[in-house]
Amino acid sequence: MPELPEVETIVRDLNKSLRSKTFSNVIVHDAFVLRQQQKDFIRRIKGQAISKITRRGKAVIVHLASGEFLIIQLMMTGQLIANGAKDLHTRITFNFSDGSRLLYNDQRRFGQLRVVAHLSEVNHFNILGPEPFSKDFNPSLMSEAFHKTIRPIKNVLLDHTFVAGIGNIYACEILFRSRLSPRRQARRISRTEVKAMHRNIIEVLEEAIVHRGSSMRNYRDGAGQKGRFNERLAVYSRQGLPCPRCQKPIQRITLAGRGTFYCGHCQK
DNA sequence: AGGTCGACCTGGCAGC
DNA sequence: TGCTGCCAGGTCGACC
Repeated sequence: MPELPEVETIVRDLNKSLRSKTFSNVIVHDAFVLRQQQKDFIRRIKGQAISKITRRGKAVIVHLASGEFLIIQLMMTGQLIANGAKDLHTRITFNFSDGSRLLYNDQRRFGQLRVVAHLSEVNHFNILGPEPFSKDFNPSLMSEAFHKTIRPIKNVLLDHTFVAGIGNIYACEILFRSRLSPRRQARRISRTEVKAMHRNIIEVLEEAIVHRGSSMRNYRDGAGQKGRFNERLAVYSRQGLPCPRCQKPIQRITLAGRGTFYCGHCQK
């Protein structure tokens, strides 16, 4: 799925195009993506105005005038596209009273949608770590977490109870920028390296947001456009290509069951 | 208890 | 052309 920068881009787009619109109708083309009864889902959305749209980790939160929340977890291939053309992967069509609409597309159907009265009903939110841009996420918290584990640093970065929103692409890019091997044990990272890594996490995510995210296969922004940050990726999905820093070929290994890309020469 | 791995789905692509 | 196997941005639960 979209990781934090992609979801942030979608949320900013949708806030511009959808805020204060009212849902006139909801058409469920494929109830598989719902995490509650279809009738209940539709009843709680229909007639509601959108007060705002926010993000927590990689989840989109649509705040309804009723005080309830429409939670959308895009997972790997979910898309939220305003005024797009319906295709065979369109699972839900949200119509608005002004005649516009929002499509939920999802090729692999991993995504999940539900309406809740309280965010704590979504268990994922209860175990989710701090937002990377928040004050709660800082070098001392990182050091403390790193010290308690024997896992490789890549696995810790991907652990959403440690920090929210970082997925496979940005974990690889953050480690490249920090010159750290993805296999390095988290507890073996020095205080100085932790501080630099904290800066790099913020930097990489912010830059990716500026470039509207990375489009590999499926990611599209709220208007259905691709992001541009994938053109700037240093290592992700670039095995065999020269490292932008030292020109040695980028390697691919598997860590935490995921493809992991790094430069064995300048990441130690 | 911490950590790893497969399952959940669909489809694109490389290789034969 | 057509088949097989591998790969894909996330998350959860079973298992070691």
